[in-house]
Amino acid sequence: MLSSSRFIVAVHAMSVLARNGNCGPLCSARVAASVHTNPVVIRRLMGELERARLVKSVAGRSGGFQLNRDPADISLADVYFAVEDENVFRMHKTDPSSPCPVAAQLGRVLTVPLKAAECAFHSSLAKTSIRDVAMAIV
Amino acid sequence: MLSSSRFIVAVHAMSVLARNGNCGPLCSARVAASVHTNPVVIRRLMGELERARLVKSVAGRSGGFQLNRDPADISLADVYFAVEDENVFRMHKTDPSSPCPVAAQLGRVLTVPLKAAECAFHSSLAKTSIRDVAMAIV
DNA sequence: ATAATCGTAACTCCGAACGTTACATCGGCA
DNA sequence: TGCCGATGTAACGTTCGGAGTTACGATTAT
Repeated sequence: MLSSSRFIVAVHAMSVLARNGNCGPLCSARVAASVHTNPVVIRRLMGELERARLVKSVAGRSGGFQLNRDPADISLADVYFAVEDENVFRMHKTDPSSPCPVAAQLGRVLTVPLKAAECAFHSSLAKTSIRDVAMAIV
Repeated sequence: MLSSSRFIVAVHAMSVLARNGNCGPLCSARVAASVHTNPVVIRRLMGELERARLVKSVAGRSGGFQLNRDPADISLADVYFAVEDENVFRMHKTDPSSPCPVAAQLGRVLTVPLKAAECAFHSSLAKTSIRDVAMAIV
């Protein structure tokens, strides 16, 4: 499902914020240094995480980012669906008016099993929280 | 996980072969017409499916492809892992020697939950067979 | 006021997938 | 036996999305 490393980067950033605790916001440059990437990349990712209410940004001098919830209440599934495409499978362009019944109906037929696989995936990721991840790091 | 439409295309092609039954091999041009793509793309994909023993190719005149097993014994999981990257998650390049403990240890910490999610995904896809798909098409 | 920080646009770079052409090879069939 | 339709695969161009980078306006603590 993953077409990018955004999920891993997001989990990394969230873990850094979790370990920072309540010591005020952490700026994008700090997070970027740990992730080994560019501050703008972090800010863009944080924008998506903020839209999902997982983090909060503080503007202005000595601003930055902090978690918007208890780390124990943020699951890997929350992070995944905040930064990755909601549809796990990339469908091939179908032609419902195709003379071939397979081409015309495959999309409909696959809907249920693919949705089920996506749900199973989601449920499994939901079992681990950012707190679990942050706590497992020495 | 999915970075391409190869999985859907592969399921499409396998369904076409399943519905063709034992009427001899089906050539790549026929399959490509249904999938609405190029014969070479189909042959490349069939190469991967053949390596996974899911299909059989017949060379020479009047050659083509046919299923190598009972469609009921080929699951969507079989097809998925035959044509997609085995590792569902794309890891960000980690630096085990990083001074930041998160950067140094995240890969290790995430191994178990990510593997679990991949397994859940696999198990769910394994519940549907190519026969199920082919039979659901009028 | 100053300086640090976010938010975001604009651009380049890179890699993967796809489509296409070309051609060597194989093997049933007339 | 020779031909023709098929696979297998290399090579190439195009397209697309993600990542990285620079730049700059807006915001706010000091």
